[in-house]
Amino acid sequence: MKEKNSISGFFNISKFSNELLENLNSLDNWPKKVKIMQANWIGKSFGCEIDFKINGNLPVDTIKCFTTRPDTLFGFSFLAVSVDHPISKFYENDPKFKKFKEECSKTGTTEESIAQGEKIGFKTNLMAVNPLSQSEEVPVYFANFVLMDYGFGAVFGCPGHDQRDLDFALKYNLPIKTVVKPIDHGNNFKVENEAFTGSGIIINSDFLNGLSVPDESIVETIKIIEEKKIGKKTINFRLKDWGVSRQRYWGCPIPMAYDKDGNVYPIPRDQLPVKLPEKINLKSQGNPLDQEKEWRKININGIDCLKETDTLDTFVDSSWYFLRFCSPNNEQYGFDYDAVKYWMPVDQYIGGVEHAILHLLYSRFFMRAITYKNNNFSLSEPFESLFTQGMVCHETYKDKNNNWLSPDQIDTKDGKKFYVKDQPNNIVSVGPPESMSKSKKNTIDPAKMIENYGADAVRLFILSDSPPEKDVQWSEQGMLASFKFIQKFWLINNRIKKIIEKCSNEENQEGDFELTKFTNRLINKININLERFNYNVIIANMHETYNFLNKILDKKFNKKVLCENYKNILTIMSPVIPHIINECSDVNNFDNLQKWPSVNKKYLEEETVSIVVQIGGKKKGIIETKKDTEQKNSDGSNIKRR
RNA sequence: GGGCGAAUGGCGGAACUGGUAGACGCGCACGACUCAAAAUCGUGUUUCGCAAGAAGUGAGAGUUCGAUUCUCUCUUCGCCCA
Repeated sequence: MKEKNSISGFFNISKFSNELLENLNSLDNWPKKVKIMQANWIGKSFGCEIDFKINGNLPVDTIKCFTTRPDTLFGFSFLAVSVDHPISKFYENDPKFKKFKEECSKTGTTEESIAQGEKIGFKTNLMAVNPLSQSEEVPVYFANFVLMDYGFGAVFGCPGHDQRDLDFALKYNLPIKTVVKPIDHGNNFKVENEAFTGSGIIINSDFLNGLSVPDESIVETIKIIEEKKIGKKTINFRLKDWGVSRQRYWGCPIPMAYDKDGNVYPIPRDQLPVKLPEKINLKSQGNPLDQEKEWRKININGIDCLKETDTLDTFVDSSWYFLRFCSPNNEQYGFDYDAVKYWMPVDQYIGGVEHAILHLLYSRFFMRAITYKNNNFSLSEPFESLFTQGMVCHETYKDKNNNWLSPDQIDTKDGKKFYVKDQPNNIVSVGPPESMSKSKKNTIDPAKMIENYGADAVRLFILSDSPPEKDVQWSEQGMLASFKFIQKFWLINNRIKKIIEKCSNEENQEGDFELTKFTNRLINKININLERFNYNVIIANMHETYNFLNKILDKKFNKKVLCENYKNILTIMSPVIPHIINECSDVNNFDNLQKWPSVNKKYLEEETVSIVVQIGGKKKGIIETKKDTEQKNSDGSNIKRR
């Protein structure tokens, strides 16, 4: 595939680079991981730009480079520029350069491919002068690892202290000068096959010698460079402007038009919105909108124009949909300021980690862009808290001919070996769990599951096995276990119903204290786990509850105590399995379960304490004693070996 | 190549700021019920050992009275890189 040049639209996100970076600090309830990914993406780097004097037979006086390591300037042994650098125009007609440029385009432009791909160069007849020593001249190369859209599309090469530069120097036999040594090495330290990028001391660098790297050296060198007027301190960002044009039909239209001379006009407010044609030939080559000759025509203030056929990146819409959600019925505007003021920011945003960078960064940018242009709108961060959840995964199956099989196409006798249904000789190979996809046929239809097991059981299972930020593996056995839990709970509810009917009103029955204590502790645990998103632990708490009830129900209870506690138990389980809980509540004639129960802290305290006896850090026994036992009474006589 | 993270039984996973590792579920084993099976219920289930006991949270070191938790080195795996 070749890159095509076309006029395209950009959003000026880089204007907010620093703000988007700095404000990450204020997002206390975002996962650290996501904040680091965004910070890396924005990629702020501190350094300087330097003008290198150029000698040679071309009308080029200087080439400007950006560097974060000016302190290694004495290790300078070549200058590398992008094939798209302005000086490339002098080589346009050189067939060898053309061939080289083609070669470069094969490498790709992702950081990964640049880092891992082979470094190749094209030597020019230009020489660059080392601005600090003034005496040295080094060759200028075009190189595939320099990109035009980072810095100025030119870097100075210091093989001793940058691995990429070293790979390049070794390939083209360029000198390797060591200008930084580790602190615990002598001045004869020499870089050979591995660039030294750690901290240390500057050597072999004339007036820079002895500076400590990186704390002093970079700042000091920049100072000198500024004094000598050969460059200046610069902050560079990796974040580029956001190219929003797409040659597709299904994006949001770009409200621009062109006259016959190619002048651009924004489509006036009273002719908005631009609506896409509803019937369209999707089989046409390229952008289907290009074929819609009639649709394209528009007259702007008496001038015949053609509408833009590129559409916006779909991330544009997803960057502000939550504003629309605040006033979904407003027919005049996209969103209503007062409604936004009331509802925003989003208290808790939940999404896959795959949106960690683009969607979330673009949304943050949108809020700033709107705020920047509107005095009555001020919202910098759209999402107060962020949680990134995992995906539902399933094993994959292939028959002996390597065809993907869906889970209901296979069968087993022993639960270990699988074969194609009704073909016992066609053995199935089982692949690792992967996120569900139609092409691999490892999908489970949720509608079918809900039909089989009920919505409560399906929800219970999805929450039960893994913490929500991790992928959960779909398993039929796990699904069945959740289903059985619902059944068991219904049975125990009916048992409790009968007990309640027969309960006495006498106070202080034998089970009262234990039940009340358990319930209060349960509420406390579930409160904590809800806050921490430990939903799988909440399911475990629910199983514990069942096991507890199953054991304690032989005891006698005061009617009021049993009803109150059981109602509280039902209430805190209702978010996970609302339908069955509602039934349970109804048959017991409990009124609504909407009020979340509070915890009586009195029941959280232990009446006995366990003192672990350790010898050399190893547990040897436990002393259990009443909480307020005096030291002298605790003579170890009640020690319990484990 | 770079950045980030993870590693706990047969499996998924618990363990708040360093203080009884393995909660809960799955699986497995045994038992009850049954002519039998399924379902259900009960008991057990980190490893070695009959037991007493010992070892044990990827490997190796360190800090500590005490480390799954903190520090360093290493191994393996996962995610992300317009």
